[in-house]
Order: sequence, then structure tokens, then C-alpha cells
Amino acid sequence: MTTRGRRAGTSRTREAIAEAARRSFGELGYERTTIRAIANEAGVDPALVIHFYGSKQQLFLSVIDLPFAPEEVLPAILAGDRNGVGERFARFVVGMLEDENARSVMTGMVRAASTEAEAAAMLRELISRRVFAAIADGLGVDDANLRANLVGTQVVGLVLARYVVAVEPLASLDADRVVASIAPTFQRYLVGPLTEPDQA
Amino acid sequence: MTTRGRRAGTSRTREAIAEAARRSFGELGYERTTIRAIANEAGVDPALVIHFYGSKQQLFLSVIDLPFAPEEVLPAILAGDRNGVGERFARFVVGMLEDENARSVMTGMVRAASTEAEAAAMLRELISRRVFAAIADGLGVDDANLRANLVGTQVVGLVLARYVVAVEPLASLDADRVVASIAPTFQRYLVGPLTEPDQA
DNA sequence: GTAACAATTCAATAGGTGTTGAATTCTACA
DNA sequence: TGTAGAATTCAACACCTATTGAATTGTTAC
Repeated sequence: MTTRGRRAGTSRTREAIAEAARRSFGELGYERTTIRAIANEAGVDPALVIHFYGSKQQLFLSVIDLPFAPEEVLPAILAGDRNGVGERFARFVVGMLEDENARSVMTGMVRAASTEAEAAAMLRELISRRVFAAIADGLGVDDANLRANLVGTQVVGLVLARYVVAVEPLASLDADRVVASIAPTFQRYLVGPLTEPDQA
Repeated sequence: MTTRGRRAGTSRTREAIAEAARRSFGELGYERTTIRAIANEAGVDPALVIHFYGSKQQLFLSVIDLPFAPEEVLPAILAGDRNGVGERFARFVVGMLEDENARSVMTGMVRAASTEAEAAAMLRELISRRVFAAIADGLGVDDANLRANLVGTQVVGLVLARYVVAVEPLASLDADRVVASIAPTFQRYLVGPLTEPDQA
């Protein structure tokens, strides 16, 4: 039914494809996402997806990115009252994950990073270049990279447990209690001692 | 070359298939693992894999399990000096992950849980039934399930960051420093206060 | 020793995948 | 107005997948 050739008017299909791809990668991960499904959701022929983005992998790499800009958001969190940094960070992370779009991108990254070597490499790159730098800048600490790693473990673990696997009661816990539960962890990873136990 | 029909002698191929499957699921995850590859590694025809295990999914479910028995290992960790419980737990987790087999199973579970709904459900089940019970028993605390969830986030995050994505410097950090870094987190998740920040 | 059964392979099936090349229609610019 | 190029579809290709059914060979119990 759909006629061949270019459609009338200015085209927004390229963005439609990107959106559909983001959504599908986020929900299903890399492998389970098919170019055909993306094309379908964008109301377009599969060949057009390839025509625009070259390949499935390039599409993935073009489309997936952190749903926030670390260099903009982290300085404000890290500056100021050092005792509250863990809570501010936790609040930001949990708050961001409340947004459906951001959550979808994050779950997509985690899902993909756990199966696609290319995606894992990209994630490593992304983290090193953008997050580490911001954290090292914002904090005055020496071992900023390890600290950023540790923070990352807790963030990724939270995403996986609360949203991907959806284990209870954590999945249904209200945001404030989640923040309260993990804030001290971020606090110690960011500015606390790394080799001695803290007070329980 | 390989002749048809049953081979001479007692057969150990069923276990060979299980081993190959465990290895491949651990290394590549569910989707990327093919029955053909498993069969190949086990020196066997793909049809035999299906004949023994019914389907790829049933094979996965038969073969994947925690690489330790929570009900045997957790009581010893949770009993005794309450101040050392975080460190004992961290030492156990990190130590277990040093073993190549156990690590492969764990990465497989994490990888699969992040893409396979069925695997995620199984993981939920496994965690609820076996780990929660052991933790609730071993600890005298009330909100044992949430505590177990939080512990889970840190374990899973560690597995993903250190072994799957292999982000540096965490991936190359020696076991003792990893233990020291995350022990206080487990300590608070297991027996510490969950709503107020700890001392940094 | 023979009958049931278990282990094993072979060949095929039905369906999915990413990707390509050519054909068509529209837009933008000269 | 004409023409280069962009957007779009169609049909096909080459490949890979899990799974099935029948055929063959060995083992085990009577």
C-alpha cells in the first residue's frame, strides 16, 4: 500500500528511527532488538534504517548515550557541603531513574554492556572520559578513578536489581527510602575512607 | 567421519554438554550462545543436545544455578561477631569470584538476567527462596528482604563492573583492596541503620 | 539370544536475521 | 525548468537459528 519513493514534505523519519531504536534497545537490549522491529515502529522500511545508520551496531552507537551530561550535573552535586554529597548524589540518581526516558536509556546501556563487547567498550570509554574527569575535578581526592568505579558498581547494581530484574521489595520501594538506603554508600565511596570499615 | 548410532562404553556426554553449556552461557550470555556451539564443544550433534534437554531454554534453566549453596555458606558468615559480618561477607563474595568456574556462572546469571525475562524470573525466585531465607535466619533483623536486596545490588554491580565490563582500575585491583572497599557497604546493608547516613 | 531401549547422527524444515541493489518519487538548487 | 541528490520502498540474498523425524548402533534385561 505504501507507495515507493520519497514522501512529500520535510522528513522527520531519521529522528523517528532514532527514537524507536532508543526505546527498543532500552527495553529489549541489543540482541533482541531487530532492525525490522525498529523500522516497523518508525513506520519505515528496514532498508531505510541501514541507509541512514549504516549498520545495526552503528545505529546502536549513535543512539545510545548517557541521559544526562555529567560535566554539567556532577559539579553542582560534588561542590558544597561534603557531608551531604552522598545524599545529593543518591537523590540525583534515583530521581533521574524516575523519568521513563532516562530509565530506558540506562537499562539499555546496562543490558547492552552485559552482552555486547562493543557496547561494554563504549561504556568504559564514556565512563572514563566524562564521568571520571568530572568526579576528579569536583572532588579534591587522589584516587578518584577507583571511587568513580565503586560509585558505578552501586549505580549499575541498583538499575539492574530495581528495574531490570525488579526484585521485591526494592522494586516497589518509594524513592525516598531508596535514597536513604544507598546514600551512605555513595558518601563513603566518594569522600569516605576506602580501607577501614565505617561505623554501623 | 563420525559414525552414526550409539558409541561404545558408558557415556558421559550428557555432563559434557552441561559443562559446555555452562561455560558458553557464562561467557557469551543466553542469546549469543548457540546450541550448535555447545554441541560442537561437547563433540556431539546439536540434535543430541535437544534430545537430552528438550530446548535451549530448558538447557539453560537446568544448567545455571548459584555456584554455592547459600544455606550452607551464609549461616557461618552471619553468625558470630556482628561487627565483622560485612567483611566476612565481602571476603566470601570476592573470594568466590576468584574461582574461574564460579565467576563464569555468576557472570552468566547476570548477563542472562539482564536480557532474558525467564532468567530474570528464575533469578528472582532463586534469590527469594534461598538467599532471603538464609539471611533472615542468620540475622535477627526485621527487614531482612530489603537488606538482602541491597546486598544483591552491590554484588551484582561488582560482578558487572569488575568482570563483565572490566572497568579500570577496579578490574585489576587486588582482592584484598576490593574487600576493604566494599565490606563497609555490606556491613551497613546487613546490620546497620538503613535510614540515616553513616560516619564518613 | 532377542527385545526393548538409550544414545547418537543425518538431513531437512521453517523461520528468523542483517544487509544489498535497483527502482521510484520527491526536494533543492542552478 | 532541469537536474543532482536525497528519501524511500521492494525484492532478494546469504546466512544462521532452534527444532524435528527417521535411521543407526550400542547396551541392558530377560
